[in-house]
Amino acid sequence: MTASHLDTLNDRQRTAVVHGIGPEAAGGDGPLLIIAGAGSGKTNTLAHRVAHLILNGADPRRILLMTFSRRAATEMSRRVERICRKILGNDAAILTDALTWAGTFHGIGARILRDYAYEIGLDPAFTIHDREDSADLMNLMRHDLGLSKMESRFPTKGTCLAIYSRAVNSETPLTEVLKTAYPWCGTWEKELKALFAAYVEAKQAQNVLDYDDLLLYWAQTVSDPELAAEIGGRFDHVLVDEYQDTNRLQSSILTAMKPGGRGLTVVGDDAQSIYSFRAATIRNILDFPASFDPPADIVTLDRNYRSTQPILAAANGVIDLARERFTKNLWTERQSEDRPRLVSVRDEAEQANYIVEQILENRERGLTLKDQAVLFRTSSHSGSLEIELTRRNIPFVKFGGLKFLDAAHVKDLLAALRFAQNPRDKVAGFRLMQLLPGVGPQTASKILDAIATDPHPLAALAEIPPPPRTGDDWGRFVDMLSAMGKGQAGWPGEIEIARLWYEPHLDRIHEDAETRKADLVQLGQIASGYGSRERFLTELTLDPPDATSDQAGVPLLDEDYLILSTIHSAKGQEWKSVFVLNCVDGCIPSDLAVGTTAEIEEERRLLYVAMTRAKDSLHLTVPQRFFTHGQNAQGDRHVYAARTRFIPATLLQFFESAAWPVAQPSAPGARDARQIRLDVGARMRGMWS
DNA sequence: GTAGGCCGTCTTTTT
DNA sequence: GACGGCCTAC
Repeated sequence: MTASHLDTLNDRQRTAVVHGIGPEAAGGDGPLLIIAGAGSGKTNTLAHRVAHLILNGADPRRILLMTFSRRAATEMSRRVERICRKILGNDAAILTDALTWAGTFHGIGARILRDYAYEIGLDPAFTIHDREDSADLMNLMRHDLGLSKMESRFPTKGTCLAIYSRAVNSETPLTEVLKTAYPWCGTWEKELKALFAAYVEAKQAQNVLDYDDLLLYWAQTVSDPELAAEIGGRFDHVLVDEYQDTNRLQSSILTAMKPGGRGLTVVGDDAQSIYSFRAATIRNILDFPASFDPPADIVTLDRNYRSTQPILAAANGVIDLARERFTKNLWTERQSEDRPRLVSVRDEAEQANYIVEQILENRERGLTLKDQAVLFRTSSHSGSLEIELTRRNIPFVKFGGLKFLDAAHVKDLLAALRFAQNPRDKVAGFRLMQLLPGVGPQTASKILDAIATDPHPLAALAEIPPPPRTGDDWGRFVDMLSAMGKGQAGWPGEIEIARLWYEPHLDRIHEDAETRKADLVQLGQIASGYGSRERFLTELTLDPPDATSDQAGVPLLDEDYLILSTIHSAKGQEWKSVFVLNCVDGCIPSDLAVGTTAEIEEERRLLYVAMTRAKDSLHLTVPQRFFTHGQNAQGDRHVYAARTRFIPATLLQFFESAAWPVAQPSAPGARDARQIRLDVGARMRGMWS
């Protein structure tokens, strides 16, 4: 007898779902690798497997489910509950609510480290630095060591952090990293080593962890056999999604926790590996089966349920040209007459017009805006489109690129919270103090050094004589911190204290203080959704809100809006109609990523990922020319672009080629303001600006 | 030591 | 088109 929740699955999917579970179990409960092509029902299969585990008596509190993003984890939990509900009815919620260990590697790492902090000599009150904070700390160390004043230029803070991060995540010695990934920094090896040593020491002295530390400390913890047995023993089943985008460090954690591979399931698709810049390596997925004895079982899902046959044919065509392939082509039974369209447009402005028209046309035909998405390689590529959408009153939400949290005023306010939480956090303190008039880098640095060694840094701060020229501002600053330190206001009352303190400074520093204030009110609302300051800061760092603040508030659930997303952020998603912007050389592949064959191959997979997001309709647009940056708004310097090298002439058969706008006789009176070719007035004004 | 202005550099994707 | 570094005036 087959359980009814398995009815909707195909044979392969069912094999993957029941592997090692319950009475039908075949092959024991050894490790399992599921190779799941785009649109092959991967999420569904994984969700069914988790549900099947629970329905067969597995304890949901002892299931560890790791996904690539928080969003994916939430989605997975929801699906598991839906499946269980079909069998158990409303009782299912009790079980699935207990599925608490679902999250990203980093999020799970943070939790485990807080749990085991005392065992590994870590203060559990640690705060977490995001990328920017880490770079800032790296910069402080860079200055301390005098590396910013070298005769020839030393790598920037961002590059230093990237090198450090790659060495950590790929478990590769610095020499090797420099040779393979950063050859132009090779001469600085000695200095970089010293810098990284100082960086690590600073983090420890300040009780902060960066993203990499969440994995690194975890890996170090489970490298101790006793702790590994204890932590690994907390979970009967460990399931990992998007395994092609994990790095060496992450695979080390897995194998340390589950050395024999019992209860371990990983899912992935090497054709969709697009995170090698984060040290992800497809070797993880390729070497997975053989790293266990007996080796892991492999189930391959190659039937695509998402896209029509013509879309899949074109996507297969693109990926067929890849240097190395490990998985087979996908197949589908979804027939259609419509080939994907390859549309030539004059420039980015026309591209925006084309897409908006198509989207509105689609909507007339019954598609909602949410059924449609516009994808692009780089966040900035959607600029013209965003302007056009705003002009035509089409609501949209953008994923990827600049985050709400990157805005200076948001970071200022968060720095206040972080400093109150952890007064040894120098990056937060440094930023915060310099908001006071009369306080610059030197003063801030001295004060932070003075209080750092005190067991009660905030109390020590109150005792320090106010720096000259700070006036009343110093007293208000100290009062704000001590009010938060006492914790009487509770949460989210504390963020109000910080906000009231900050607003006068905001008025003084920024011209557009009013719009920024609105952002801070929104931040307050987000904050009220968390139980405590510590949770808020941790969660916010690990799962920053996606959308930027220029859209008016968070869209209502029933409101319709268009999705704009970087291809990276579109991973795992699907839409009925998909538009891919800027399918030209220089954009895809990005001209910053054509250094090595491996980089180009990854860009090819990126296009493949973008194309396979589409269910029914796919449009690739190819602007003929681009206006170059680095000139004033009136400039007309431009370059001509060529169609992306990933769609050579041999692949054109898979597409319907078109040009837009279709040439038509000019109708008198049909012009509108948008068709102004040359804004003479603006040029005249530009002469004097 | 801080604040403001000027110039050169780098410009991606994310937990 | 922003940001870091450098210079100069307070």
